[in-house]
Amino acid sequence: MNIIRNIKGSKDLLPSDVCNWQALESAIHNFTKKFGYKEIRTPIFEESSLFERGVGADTDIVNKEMYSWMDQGNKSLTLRPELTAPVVRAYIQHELGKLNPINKLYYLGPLFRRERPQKGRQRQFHQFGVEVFGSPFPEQDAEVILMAYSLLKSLGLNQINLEINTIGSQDNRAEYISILQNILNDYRTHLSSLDQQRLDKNPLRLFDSKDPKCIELLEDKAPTMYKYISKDDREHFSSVCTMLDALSIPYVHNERLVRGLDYYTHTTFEITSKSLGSQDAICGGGRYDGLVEQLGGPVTPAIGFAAGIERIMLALDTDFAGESIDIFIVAMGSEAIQFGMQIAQELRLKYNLVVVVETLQRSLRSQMREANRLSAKYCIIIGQDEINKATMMVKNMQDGSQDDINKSDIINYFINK
RNA sequence: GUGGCUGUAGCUCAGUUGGUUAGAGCACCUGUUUGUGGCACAGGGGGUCGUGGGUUCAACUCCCAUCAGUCACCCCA
Repeated sequence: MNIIRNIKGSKDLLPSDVCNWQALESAIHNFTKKFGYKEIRTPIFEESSLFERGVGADTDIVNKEMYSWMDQGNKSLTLRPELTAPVVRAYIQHELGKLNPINKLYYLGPLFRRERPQKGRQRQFHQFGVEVFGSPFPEQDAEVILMAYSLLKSLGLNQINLEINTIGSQDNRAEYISILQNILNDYRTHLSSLDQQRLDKNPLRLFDSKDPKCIELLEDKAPTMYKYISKDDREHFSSVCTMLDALSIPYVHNERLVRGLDYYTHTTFEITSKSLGSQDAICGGGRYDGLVEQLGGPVTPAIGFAAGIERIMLALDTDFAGESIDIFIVAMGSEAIQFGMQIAQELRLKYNLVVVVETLQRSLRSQMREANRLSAKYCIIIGQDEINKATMMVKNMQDGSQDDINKSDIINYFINK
């Protein structure tokens, strides 16, 4: 009989992985707390139309990567492929904008996209991200970029690069795209078939092309987006840069940086890591001033980013120390185990200690090995001798010393341990 | 969806031009120590060699298919 395996592109996190994840998660929670950001948790599934309207019906995410199905009520549902649209939905639905002029939120959770797995890419993966609603000002852009950059730095990621750009308003962009298409259409035959498709479907993506001919053509013929950005937007962007300089955040202005999702406007940024392979983007974000309105909410400026937890984990490549235990209770015989469990429970409740009791009825020697394997600080040994004498043996596993303790004194023995 | 590479013990990997009983290290278990961990030594369990077919006297080894993993493309965190 075949065993059932996990779904392609999903992953089991075994206990040795989970201790790394918990360390990263608590680092994220602590970090965002210092900026006064509040966590938001939205459902794993949503109405499909949320993503069609929010992410963009032309994007690959919506077209071919969503896990969607009709439920019994004949409603199309989708496992969330990203979290900005759901957070915006919640922001609108609960009228958070009326509660507060500014909402600074963060999230952490699983997402689903049906892509071919590879390094740094899974079908179920996790993102941590930040969304801020209410501020149109460059200071807010700088704060969000500061958070993204300094969080990754504080985690110990050294080889990271921050690139920023502005892609202007939706109108600027539409104008620029049509100009770009007009110019490049004349050189259509110079492009690979893939890039020709991009030219028709999503011309900005040409700037991501890895084809040298395409790169050269864009260098020679294509004007950069920056020329078509309005004066106000340019001032906004240069204010962001000034703020980043003041905050000593190293960045590169990459005029070719475009974002994949439709909702981005104005400031965009991306953080990459060299130690990652082909999928080198660890964090991506930007402003999306039109999205709240587009999803039926009030006109609201907003900015955010998302960072891939698995990619951070890959780039970190360090093991956080596993947790050791305080006391292992070595018990021989059922009377001893019963008593050991009572003691263990008292120690847990009274001193908040981590206490593990033998439940496998192993030999003393095996139990001691187990205690060592678990890095126990102490063993409490209860055998027939101890039961007869109404005592128990406490062994300090670091120095090997042993004490005979009266049954009634055992709890007090650990008062300062 | 397309292409490259890889599937041998729980893990990391050896396995000769096809040759009879498939190995090592780590991990696990037992013992040396009849009630004491780490170190050392001795022993032990664990594999339908991913799966199915084919070639052959003989397949872990060669061929085909399939599944899985992985890397890359597309796209994205």
